[in-house]
Amino acid sequence: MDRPPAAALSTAPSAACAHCALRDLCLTPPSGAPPSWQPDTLVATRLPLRRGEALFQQGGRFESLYAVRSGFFKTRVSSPDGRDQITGFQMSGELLGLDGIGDGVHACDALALEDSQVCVVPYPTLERLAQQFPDLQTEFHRILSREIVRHHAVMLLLSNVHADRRLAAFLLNLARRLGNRGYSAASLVLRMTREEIGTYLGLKLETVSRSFSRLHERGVLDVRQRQVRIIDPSGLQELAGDNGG
Amino acid sequence: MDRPPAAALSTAPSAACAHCALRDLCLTPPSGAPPSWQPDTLVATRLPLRRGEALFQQGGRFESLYAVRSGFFKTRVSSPDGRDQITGFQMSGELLGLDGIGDGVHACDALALEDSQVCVVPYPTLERLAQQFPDLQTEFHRILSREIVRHHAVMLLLSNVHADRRLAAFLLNLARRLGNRGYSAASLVLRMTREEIGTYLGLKLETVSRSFSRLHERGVLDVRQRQVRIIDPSGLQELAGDNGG
DNA sequence: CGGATGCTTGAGGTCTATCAAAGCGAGTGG
DNA sequence: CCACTCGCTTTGATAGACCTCAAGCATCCG
Repeated sequence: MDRPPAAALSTAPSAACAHCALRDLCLTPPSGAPPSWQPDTLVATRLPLRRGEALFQQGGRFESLYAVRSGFFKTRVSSPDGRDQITGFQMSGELLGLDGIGDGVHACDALALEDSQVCVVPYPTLERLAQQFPDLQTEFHRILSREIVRHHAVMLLLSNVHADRRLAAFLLNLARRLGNRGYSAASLVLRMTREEIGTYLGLKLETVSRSFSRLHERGVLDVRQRQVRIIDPSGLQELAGDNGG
Repeated sequence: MDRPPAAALSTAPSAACAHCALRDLCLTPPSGAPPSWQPDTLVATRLPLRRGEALFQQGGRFESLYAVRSGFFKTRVSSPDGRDQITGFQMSGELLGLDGIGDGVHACDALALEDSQVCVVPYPTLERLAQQFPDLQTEFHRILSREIVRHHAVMLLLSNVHADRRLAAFLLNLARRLGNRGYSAASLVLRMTREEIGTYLGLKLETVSRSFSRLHERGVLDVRQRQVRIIDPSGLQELAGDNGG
């Protein structure tokens, strides 16, 4: 570690940046920015995490926002009576930590579902730069607002009465996000267990498993454990009630 | 209407402002603000709405944020297949319109459940002032983040398997918010129908009604149509799984 | 190879949705 | 003032969906 972190970051923006939620914050120099503007103006460092490791924990002090650079995360809130609720799955290019801004304390856990890497954006830095550059401020507000809208879609998902509809909508959402990032939208490898999917969708793991089997029987999916291939996307969409989320 | 709107606003901050989400934005002059700082620097005007009227609609152009000054609202998203999902109920002091910042277009409908009045905060004004005053910017980010955290609590609510738990958690949440605003937290008048509660909680209206009856039989509630009196708050809390939301 | 973890499938019980009917309550018009 | 209407709520019976408990299978890893 002879060279400073900044040197490690000053490499050309990687493919991972191309579809990042922070792209416009990170790569696009705001109007009025000095020519020396670099992505590492925002991203202080990158942080590797091992599968199962916590990026932050409920109640922990909020200091930074995180953009998933590679890997896969889940966020989780625990209620006082011990039940857990998974509030989201985050893949590369998506954000973690926005929940902490409100009270300076994280409102959920963030756990790596596989070996992962995140870009660390110290929040004081972001606030300072947002103050300095109006474009950056505007873009940051948009990001926060989109997170709110995203939750509306999740509520619509959870309001689906039937397990098959919930699962279909969930898979379509996952496939769409993977497709956006250049991966195949038809053939995907689940990074989470049946139980985690169930906790997210408000179903028991057995129900999730049965629902997978039913979707397979109807001929819209091929399922082999965590290997899922979408055979009939429009059929799946019809099942989901067309709300891709 | 001889006098200009600004004059109407320059009255001393009313009781409604005391518990408003925008309180710190609206009433507290940010550091560096001129002594002439007034609440109406942010609030351009106030808008009255009749019961059933829409404050804004899904797909409509986003221009302002709104703080509920009096009355009661619901926000609703419609899925392509015609199902509706109520994403929240907003009472005095709570915010509407944050969903529109992301793409400049509202992502949900906002409907008045009774005759209401809102404070209109033009968004360009807010962005300009946030640019000018760091305190105000910080506070606005907190408000956005808290909205995200609030949605986590709703997901926890929807993940409750049993109808009674969902309803209990819903009522406790409502009572707490009313209590925060100085109203009685024990005796409340519902402003929404059983069907609207059901759409919010992911239940059918008959199930909501039966659940009310069961809570009554257990002796934790008195229910007479929309008049609800909480007899045993701790019993209700126990039923809800202690997640007040 | 053996254990651990996760997945699938089965049977039975419980809860919710659905369909149906009757009971309030507020507002209207005679 | 009363009867009427309309929207909302309550309650009942039935069917269907999900949860629970339980057993067996697959996969991964030391």
